Amino acid sequence: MTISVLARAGEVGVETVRYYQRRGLLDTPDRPPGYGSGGGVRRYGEEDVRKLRFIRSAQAAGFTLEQIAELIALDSTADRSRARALASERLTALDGRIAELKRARDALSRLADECSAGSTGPCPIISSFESV
Amino acid sequence: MTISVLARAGEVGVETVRYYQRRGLLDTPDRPPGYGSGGGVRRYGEEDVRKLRFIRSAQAAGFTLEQIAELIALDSTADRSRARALASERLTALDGRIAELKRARDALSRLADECSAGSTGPCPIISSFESV
DNA sequence: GTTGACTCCGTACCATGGTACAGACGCTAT
DNA sequence: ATAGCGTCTGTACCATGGTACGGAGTCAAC
Repeated sequence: MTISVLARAGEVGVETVRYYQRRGLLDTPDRPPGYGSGGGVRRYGEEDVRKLRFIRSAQAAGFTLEQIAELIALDSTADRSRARALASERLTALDGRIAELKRARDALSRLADECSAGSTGPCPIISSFESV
Repeated sequence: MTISVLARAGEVGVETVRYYQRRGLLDTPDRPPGYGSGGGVRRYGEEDVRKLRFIRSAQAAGFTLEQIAELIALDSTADRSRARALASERLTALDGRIAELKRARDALSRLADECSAGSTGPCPIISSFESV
């Protein structure tokens, strides 16, 4: 698999793959012996696709790329307590964030209601968030 | 109220208030006539505190500063349909994001479980997200 | 054996949302 | 009237997560 195939499989751009390599999230395989200077084209495997997909999921969970790099490194070690710590810390943050988004959701839905109810004058945009 | 009092009331830094002014989210009141060049110190009111708090809430709801600027402008107009459109568009995005965070939450909680269950070998960090 | 698509590498640039000065001036208490 | 804290303005810098590009090399197909 070349880098562009890997990128398509992970639904990211080629430049993003290279960026993740620079950040240490993905390996940079050796270039096979080539005829000119530097060698041939690097090849990637399913493992790289799995990692790439993991990166997207972990980002969606709110991990930073730095934390994701650590998680990937941790994946092949036996440091269970560190993995647990990262997971439960993020779990707490995630619960808070979910609650916050739900409050915001309610405020927005109230606003949308109030905005469609009457038909004259401004909607109370600013005040509709006052309880959030 | 001076800018630092306003900033404290909104739980942001003074520089952040100025930044919001540059971005057009907050008004920059006139400097009162002063003795030297440029005049005296600008004063702020409760209205500014309300706006500042609104900005924080709207950010929590995932609006960008640019959208927030529009919302604030809209608050004093009668363009109900635009306000409704912004609200319901964000509502949809918010619902998607909340669902995504819940999936991530479940994956993380599974991971934390699996990581504390056994006690030897690595935790399946990468694979625990495979369904997310 | 050349064309054309892709790769590699380094470096530069971007958007978003701030944060940090420096240097001049304002205000208040002593 | 002067010390000391705050304000004002402009400009520079920061972190995060990418995105773009030039120039050289690779490789497959024709």
